[in-house]
Amino acid sequence: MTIKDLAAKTGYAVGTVSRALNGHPHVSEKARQTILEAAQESGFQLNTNAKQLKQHHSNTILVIVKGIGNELFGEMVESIQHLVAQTPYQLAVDYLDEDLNEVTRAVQLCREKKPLGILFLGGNNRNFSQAFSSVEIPCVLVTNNARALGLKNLSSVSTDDVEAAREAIDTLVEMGHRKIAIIGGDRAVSDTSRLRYEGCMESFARHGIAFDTEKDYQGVRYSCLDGYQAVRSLLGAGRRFTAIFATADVMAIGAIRALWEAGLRVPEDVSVMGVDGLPLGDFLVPQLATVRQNVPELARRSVEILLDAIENDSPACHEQIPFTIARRESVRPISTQGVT
Amino acid sequence: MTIKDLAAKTGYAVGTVSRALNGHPHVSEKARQTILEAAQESGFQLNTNAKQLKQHHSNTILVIVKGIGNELFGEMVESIQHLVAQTPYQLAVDYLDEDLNEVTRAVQLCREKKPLGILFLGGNNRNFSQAFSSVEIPCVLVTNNARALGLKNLSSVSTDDVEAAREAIDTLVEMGHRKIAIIGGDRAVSDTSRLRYEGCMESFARHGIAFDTEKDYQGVRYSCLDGYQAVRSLLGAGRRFTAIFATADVMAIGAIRALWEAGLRVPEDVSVMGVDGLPLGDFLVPQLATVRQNVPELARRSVEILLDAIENDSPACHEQIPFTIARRESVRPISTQGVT
DNA sequence: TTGTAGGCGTTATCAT
DNA sequence: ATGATAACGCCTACAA
Repeated sequence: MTIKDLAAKTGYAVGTVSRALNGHPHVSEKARQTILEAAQESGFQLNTNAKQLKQHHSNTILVIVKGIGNELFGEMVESIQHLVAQTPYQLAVDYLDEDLNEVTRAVQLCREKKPLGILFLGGNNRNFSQAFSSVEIPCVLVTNNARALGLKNLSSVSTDDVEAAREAIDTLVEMGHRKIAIIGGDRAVSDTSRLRYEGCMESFARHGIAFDTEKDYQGVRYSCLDGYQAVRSLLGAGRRFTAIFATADVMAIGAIRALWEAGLRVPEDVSVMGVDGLPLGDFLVPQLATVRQNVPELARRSVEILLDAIENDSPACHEQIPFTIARRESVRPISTQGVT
Repeated sequence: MTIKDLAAKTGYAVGTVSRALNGHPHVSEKARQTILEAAQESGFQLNTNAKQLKQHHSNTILVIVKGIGNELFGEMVESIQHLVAQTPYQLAVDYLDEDLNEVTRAVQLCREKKPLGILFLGGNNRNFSQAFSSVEIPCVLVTNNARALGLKNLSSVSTDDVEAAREAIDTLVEMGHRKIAIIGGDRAVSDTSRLRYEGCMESFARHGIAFDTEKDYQGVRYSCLDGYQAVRSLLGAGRRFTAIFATADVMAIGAIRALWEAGLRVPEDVSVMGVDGLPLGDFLVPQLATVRQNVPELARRSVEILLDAIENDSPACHEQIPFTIARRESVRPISTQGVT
C-alpha cells in the first residue's frame, strides 16, 4: 500500500494525496476528507524512509538520551514530551548506551531525520569538542555546562556541579561533620565528577578541613554496587568518618548497605548524602538526603532555549538551574566531639 | 557526500562502491581497499533511509522494549546484545512508552527496518490478538505466555506467573503467615497481574486460608508510590496482616516505607516479599525478599528460539523459565500464634 | 486546486 | 569483477 494506491483508490493524483496527508494547504476540503478517510480505512501510513530521504527538514525535535537506566532522564523526557506537545513540533526520542558517543550518533541522526534541533540528555564535553562541528542545527546539552566549549550552536542547561557539591559538604560541615569520605566518579573521565570534586575541595578549604584525596575519595562508577564496594574498601583500609557524600543517589544506597553490614547505622553513626533526588529516595528507610536537581525546570528551560534558537535564531546561552539540598533522614547533626 | 561522490573519487562505479561497502562478494581486493579507505578518510556513511527504502530485508533483529524505566528490561537488553553480537546479525533496540501499543509499533518498524525477527520485551496479549496478524516475521514475546493466542509466528518465553505467585505465598505460609495482604496490578488490564492473583488464590485455597480480595488486594500501578499508598489504605481501612506480597519489587519498597511510618518494622512486625529480583533489592536494608526472575536465561532462550525460527523456520513454541524464591532479610518465620 | 515528473541515495538486476 | 540503470515511496516545484 503506497501513496500511489491511495491516489488510484480516491481518484486524485499522488501530489494531492501527499499534500492532504501532510496537512499542507491548497487542498480542497472535499479532497482532504476523501483521502484521509481512505487512508484511515486501509490503515495506510507514510513510509518514513522515503519521506525522510526526500525531505530536507522535518519538523521534529530530537532528544538523545545517553544512558538508559538513568531515572532522572526518564523523568526529564516526560516533562519534555509535555512541553513539546504544546508546540507544533514533533518529538523523537533516541536512547543511547552510556558508553557510546552521543555526538557521532547526533551526526548520523541529523542526516536521517533532519531534525530542527537536538536536546542532549547527558553527554561528554570531550565528544562535543571532537565531533560536534558537523552539526549545524541548534542544540542544547542538558546536565553539562558547555560554555567552555564555545560552540556557536550549542547551548546548555545544567545544575552548577561545583556549587552543588560545595553546598552538600557545607551542609554536612554545618551539622558538625569534619571527617567526611567522598564517593564520586572517575574525575579523569567525567566532567561532572571533576566539578563535583572541586566543589567538595572548595568547601573543605573554606572550613579549614584537611582532606586526603588519596585515601578518602573513591572514584567509581555510578551504581549501587560501586557505592557498596567503595565503602567496603574505605572501611577495609581503616578509614573512619562521620559522614559520606556520594555524588549519586544510587551510590549512596549501596554505601548505606555496606555501612549497615559493618555495624554502622545511618544516620546514628554515619550520615549519608547523595545527589540527584531520585523519587526512590523518598521511600527508603532512612529517606535519602540528597542534592535535588530541579528536573522540571531543567526540562522547561532546555526546551525554551532550543525553541528560541530554532525560531528566532537566538545565540547559544548557558544557564544553571538552582538545586535544593534535601536534608532527609539519612543525615543528622553531631556534636563536634564525638568523632569515631 | 553520497555513494556517487565516492564512486567519482575512487574511479569505480556506484554498484562496485555499494558492494564493497556492504561486504558483498565479487569485489576485487584492490577495489575493496581503495573504496573502504576513501570512505574512511572522508567519514562517509551510508544513508539509512535510502538503504532501508530499497532493501527488501535487512539482517537486523529488532528488540522492542515496552516501558523504559523497567530495570529488568535493561538487564535483559544487555544480555541480548551480548548474545546477538556472536551472530552475524545486527541488533536494533527500540524503546516504547508503557502506554503505547507495541504491536502497532512493530508493524510500522517492519515496514521501515524490515527486520528478520522481533523480540518483544513486555507486551499486552490483547494488543497481539488485535493487530499482530499483519506481522509476518518470527517474533518472541518475552515475559508473557502467548500460547493461548495460538499465533503461528509468535513464540514466548516467560516466567510462570501463576506458579511464581503461588510459591511466594507458599513460602510466606510455610513461615507461619496466615494473614497476608497483596499489592498487585490491575487484573482487568494486565495479564500478568491476573495470573499472579490466581496463583495467590491457589495457594490460599490449598492451605485453607480465607482471603478477602475486596479488602486485602490492592490493584495499583507498578511504582514505589503506589506500593506506599496501597499500604496506607490497607492500614487506614483497619486491615491487619503479618505479611505483604507485592507483585513487583518497586511496590514492595514503597510498602516497606509505609509500614515503617506506621510504626511497623520489617521483618519484625511484617514480612514483605516482592517479585522481579532487581539488583537494587540486594542493597536495601533490609534486603528485599523476592521472586527472582532468571533474566540471563530468559534472554538466552528468547534469542535461541528467535534465531531457530529465522534460520530453520521452526514453529512457534512457548517456554517457561524457572525462577527462584529469594528469602532475604525482609521476611521472617513467625509462630502461628502471634498475629497482630 | 490539482496533476505531472524529477530526484532523494541506495540496492539489485542486468549486461559487459 | 565491474558498470549502467531501473526501481524503492515520497515530496515538491512547476505546469495546467
